[in-house]
Amino acid sequence: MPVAIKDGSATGQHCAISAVMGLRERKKLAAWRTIRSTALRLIGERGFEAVSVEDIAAEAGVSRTTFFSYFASKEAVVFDLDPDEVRQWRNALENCRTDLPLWDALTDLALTLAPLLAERLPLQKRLLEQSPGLCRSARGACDGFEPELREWLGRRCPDADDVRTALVLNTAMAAISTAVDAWDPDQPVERFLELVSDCLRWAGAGLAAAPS
Amino acid sequence: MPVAIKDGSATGQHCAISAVMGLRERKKLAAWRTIRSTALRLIGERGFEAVSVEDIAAEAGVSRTTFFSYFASKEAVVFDLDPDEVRQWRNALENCRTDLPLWDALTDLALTLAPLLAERLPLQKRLLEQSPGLCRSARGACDGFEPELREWLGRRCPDADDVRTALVLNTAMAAISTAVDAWDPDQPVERFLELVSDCLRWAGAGLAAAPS
DNA sequence: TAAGAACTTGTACTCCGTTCAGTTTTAGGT
DNA sequence: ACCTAAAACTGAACGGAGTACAAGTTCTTA
Repeated sequence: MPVAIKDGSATGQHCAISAVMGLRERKKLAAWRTIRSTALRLIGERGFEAVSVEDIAAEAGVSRTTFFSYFASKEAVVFDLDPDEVRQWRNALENCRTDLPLWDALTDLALTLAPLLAERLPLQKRLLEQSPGLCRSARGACDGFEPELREWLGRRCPDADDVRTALVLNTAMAAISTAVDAWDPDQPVERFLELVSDCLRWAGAGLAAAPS
Repeated sequence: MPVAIKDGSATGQHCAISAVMGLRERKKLAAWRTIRSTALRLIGERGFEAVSVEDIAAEAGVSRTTFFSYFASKEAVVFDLDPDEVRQWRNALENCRTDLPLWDALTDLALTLAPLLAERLPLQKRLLEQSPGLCRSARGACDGFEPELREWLGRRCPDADDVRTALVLNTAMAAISTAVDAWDPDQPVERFLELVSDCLRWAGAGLAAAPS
């Protein structure tokens, strides 16, 4: 099992793992990032539907077949998480507060991950509104992580009532989703945190006792 | 604007509108239903991905082009609502309780529409689990109706705080979704109503004050 | 019943996603 | 340093989704 180690490789940017990573994996990650950033650039310029997978592959210096060996679909290149990001999400999940009641633990988790989420939002929201075809895959940007969350939840409350547990998770996701929708990327990130916090607090307190 | 009138046409089945409908619209509706039921039959037999649009069109005695003039995509043929059903949804929306607070009105609405929803669920859930490619379009079966719901909500609370209103709607949808997931179509419909009711009540009361 | 609107059809096209056989690149033991 | 096996890349070909369009057919209405 590889261990996180600082790296000063020529690929630059982030990437904390590496020394134990071997040329093979290092190249693979580099290729992944090249393809993805090329894709985001082209799509950002021309719009999602106006860029074909071939365009992306060509511009990234790679074959169409290779593109599909890295990304399961054209949409995936927009929504898939960088391995580094995945590590961060996993970390947050593992270091999660176990002393708090479920809802508060989820809130804490959400606030921890919100800044990370906020980084992806401006681009994704821009793409979403200009390319209706993407609506389906989106659902926040955290949706891709829902399976892992669900598994974590199962580990945390193995004996809990299934329906009720699912409800807690779904409601929390709905709250976060609402905050995502409401946040304008031009506003500061603090505003986003505020929205996430508000939505989770309101939902946690109950929506029945509300104005109107 | 057409008015609902009983009909004894040869197309059989439901269909309450008609006398004021003219041959043109009547044929169109008949074609819609033929295509859709053919599609559901084939897909039910062979699975979603194993049936091509051409198969459906051929079996329904219609051209591929015509199929796409009725349904925007292959997925749409599974999830689109029959015009009759749309009328029922609209009716329920218009006759909605205005004397209750928002959350209770939504709960009432959900319980009114739940039986109608339950009719669609067995087939859709079966298709969903056997065809992973469909997950995206699904989101309950009510998702297709969300825009209208949202508009209704806007009419009802024009002055309300945007975020909070959106949160109420999203949370209610999450609760219903949870009930949909939890319900096994082998169970009686009453059980589904119970689940919807429970989920909405729990979410309405607040999830923070929960076990674990 | 004739003009015109609405609906249907076949054809041709682009693009997504998959398969596969053949080549190049890397890892690791000798 | 070299050889082999595994892994990654590539081009070609294919099937299906979805769109565009021109030509044909069927209903409406005046």
